[in-house]
Amino acid sequence: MKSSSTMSRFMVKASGDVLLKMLILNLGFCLEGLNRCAKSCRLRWLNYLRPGIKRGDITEEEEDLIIRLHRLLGNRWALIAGRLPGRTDNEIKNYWNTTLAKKCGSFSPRSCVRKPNSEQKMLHYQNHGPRNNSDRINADQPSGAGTCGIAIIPQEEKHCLEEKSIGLVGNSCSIDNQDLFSSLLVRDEGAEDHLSFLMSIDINKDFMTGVTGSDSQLCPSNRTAHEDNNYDIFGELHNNNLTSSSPFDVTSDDQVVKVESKVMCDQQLSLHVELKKLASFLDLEDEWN
DNA sequence: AAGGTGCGCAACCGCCGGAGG
DNA sequence: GCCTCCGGCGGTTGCGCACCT
Repeated sequence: MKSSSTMSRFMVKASGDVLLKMLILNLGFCLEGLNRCAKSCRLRWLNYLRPGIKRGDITEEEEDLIIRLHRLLGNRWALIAGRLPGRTDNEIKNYWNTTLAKKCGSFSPRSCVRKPNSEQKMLHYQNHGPRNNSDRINADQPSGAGTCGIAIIPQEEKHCLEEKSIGLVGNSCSIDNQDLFSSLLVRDEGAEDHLSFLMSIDINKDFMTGVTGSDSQLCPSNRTAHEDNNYDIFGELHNNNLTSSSPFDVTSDDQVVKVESKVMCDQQLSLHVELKKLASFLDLEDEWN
């Protein structure tokens, strides 16, 4: 509101219906009387006036979802907002910065001494570098985790996610199923919900591996449009195959045969349970879509 | 009551990518 | 291929309110 007069502030706070009519009539034309450009009006509409927007009172469920999605996606607020009907990216972003960042122990902008504009920007650039193609991610496309400071996703995982999600052909991570077992067995046993489990694993390593003879299935460039519908934001295949079976179903039988001891069988059973949890999560993603 | 402080939230800023000429 | 315009996005700002002293 640096440049806005009291009058313009009042006018913009006028009823949504009035502004909506004005917007329709003007078709994005600059609203002279408001001292607002079309872009500002659009923003006002999207974040505040649009019908169906829920205001305030973020429920515990929503909060939980935000936290989980943030762990998955980083600061990709638009994408997170897309999973929360009636919530705007701005609202979620604000809610995170003011409330959840504290709860989750993440960086909070207000916890820092504010610097003058230029100084702050320099600091931001020092920390995150200039924006470029790699960190500017279109939410419409499958892409990697956010790259700003708040993202909790481990660097390695983030790297893998980015590589995979931006459509690189091939799989740069290659471990066999033994590694898959290992990585799952060393996970935090205290993790109670499947999302925690989901966070604790390296998606790329754990699910892009052991897929013998089906690499093309995981290669986005070879997908058809129809096939794309079965891929989530990570480019992960999550159609009925996953809900009905564990990833071991897509591994070769030879590798399954390697699991000889009872201990390993138990581990596999445990893994199966966890993967079912994951599958249920991915089913949820389908519902969102 | 008055001043100070912290915080929530709407708005602004600047960048990027896509569309169209 | 280049340019311009515009929508979309994430980061940041600052007003205004509530609370505290």
